[in-house]
Amino acid sequence: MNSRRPSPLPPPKTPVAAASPWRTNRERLRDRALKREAVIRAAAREFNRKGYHNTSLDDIAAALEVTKPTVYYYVTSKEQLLFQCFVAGVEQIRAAFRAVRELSVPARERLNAVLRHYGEAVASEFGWCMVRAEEQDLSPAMSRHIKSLKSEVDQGIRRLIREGIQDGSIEACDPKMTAFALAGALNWIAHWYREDQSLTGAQIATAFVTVFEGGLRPRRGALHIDARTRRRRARGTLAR
Amino acid sequence: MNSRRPSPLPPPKTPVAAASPWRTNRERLRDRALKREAVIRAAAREFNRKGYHNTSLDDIAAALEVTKPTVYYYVTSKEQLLFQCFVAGVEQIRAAFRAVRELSVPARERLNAVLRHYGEAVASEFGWCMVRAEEQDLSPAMSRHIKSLKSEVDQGIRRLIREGIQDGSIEACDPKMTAFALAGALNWIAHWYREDQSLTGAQIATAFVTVFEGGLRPRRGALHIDARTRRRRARGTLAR
DNA sequence: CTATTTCTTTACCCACGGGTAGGAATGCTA
DNA sequence: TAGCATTCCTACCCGTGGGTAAAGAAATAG
Repeated sequence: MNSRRPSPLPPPKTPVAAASPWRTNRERLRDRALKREAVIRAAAREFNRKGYHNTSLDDIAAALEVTKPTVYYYVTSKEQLLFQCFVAGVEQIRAAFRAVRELSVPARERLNAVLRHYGEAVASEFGWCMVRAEEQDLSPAMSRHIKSLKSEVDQGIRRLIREGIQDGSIEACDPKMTAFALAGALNWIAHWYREDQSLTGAQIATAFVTVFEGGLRPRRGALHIDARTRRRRARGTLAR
Repeated sequence: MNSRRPSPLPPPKTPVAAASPWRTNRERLRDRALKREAVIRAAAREFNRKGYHNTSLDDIAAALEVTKPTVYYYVTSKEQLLFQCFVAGVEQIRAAFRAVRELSVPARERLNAVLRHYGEAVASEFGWCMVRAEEQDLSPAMSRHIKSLKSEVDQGIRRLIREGIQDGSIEACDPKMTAFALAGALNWIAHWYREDQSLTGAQIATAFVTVFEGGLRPRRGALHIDARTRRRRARGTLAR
């Protein structure tokens, strides 16, 4: 079905998804920028559900109860659509960096704040697009642009780690690898969050930061069990 | 160019990529299974470079210096190709679980061993396919199969974490979220490893395990700096 | 009330790529 | 040497989907 439809428009059966300013709120939301934004959001949602390559522009148009050329009226190409979604997502993270720059707390706390926002951004509607926008799907120019934004975020995290090591709030470590580990864990949220929304983005982010901070190795003061039990359990004879 | 080529086969200009058993080693590698395997590997490499959707079967065939129908002689569909790559990758991880089951060491050490193998698998030639094989690109049947394999790995990690908490080798934590964080960090390696191969898979895995174990918060006995410096640095007045 | 701009549609183009039909080599068997 | 099986190729099919031309509807201007 290539942007075709039975001539008489199907009556808007359900009261429309509220994100579609066309047939509803016709008077107020006439503004062009708003419509464009709605297109981007609809694209994000569809990419989210079916992936970039499995989403056709007809799908996006259908989600907005519009036809394909209308989408093209607000956007020049599919790749631009993906790009805009990416930017919308990454902008949230950049904002987190800006906000944190003002705080006069140890770098680890600033890092934690950034990571929390990072996690929430990945769990947001643009998370998938932000995380999965691949250079391979984009023109060289946009690919470069995305790469530089990604790199900016990466460098920001590394910087906070270095500062944390300097001011003593972060254990000495390799900033590059550590940044990769942190960002990777958070990015991956986008992969499972759709399937498992039992927690909010903020809750996940908090849980992750807790893991990052403490690590797996038990800290002193943790509960102790007697040596015999521990040895037995370590053998793997633990009941299932 | 749809599997077409100038009639006289272009002379094999370069001495062939060694992974293509067709024109070289004609006698020995005549075995069918080997050829099929070569097809899978070639597919993995191409998916790696350009992504699943941006790789055509003509591309894969070309990489093997063969034509498309030949590929179809060894494989029934593109999605099966992806599926096989996935299985090849995940099998390495399952093997790690099996190997570790015999060890009588604390669960944290067993977990670390698994994570190290996990990381190496992700950095291997099948890593990308394993990590990025999405249900959306596959038939329902294969999608289910992949999901169950993924879930098996996930549950395996959670189990080791629970056991570690039990035997005291792992700090108390939420096994589910912790498993997500660990697996996410490792999975993400597939995204940047192609671009940055400055470390081997084993080195990366080791570095990551170090981060996971210790966490960011400085442990007692770490180096201390005097309180004044720390406060000053924490202000963000640190020279860049 | 006409003219012009803005927005949306119908109807179409066509490259790409997954997949196949059928035949030609090649080799193996008798 | 005929006959059968395996392997690979040439040539093709056709659905999908990104993208466009051009005309119609709706709003705005003059």
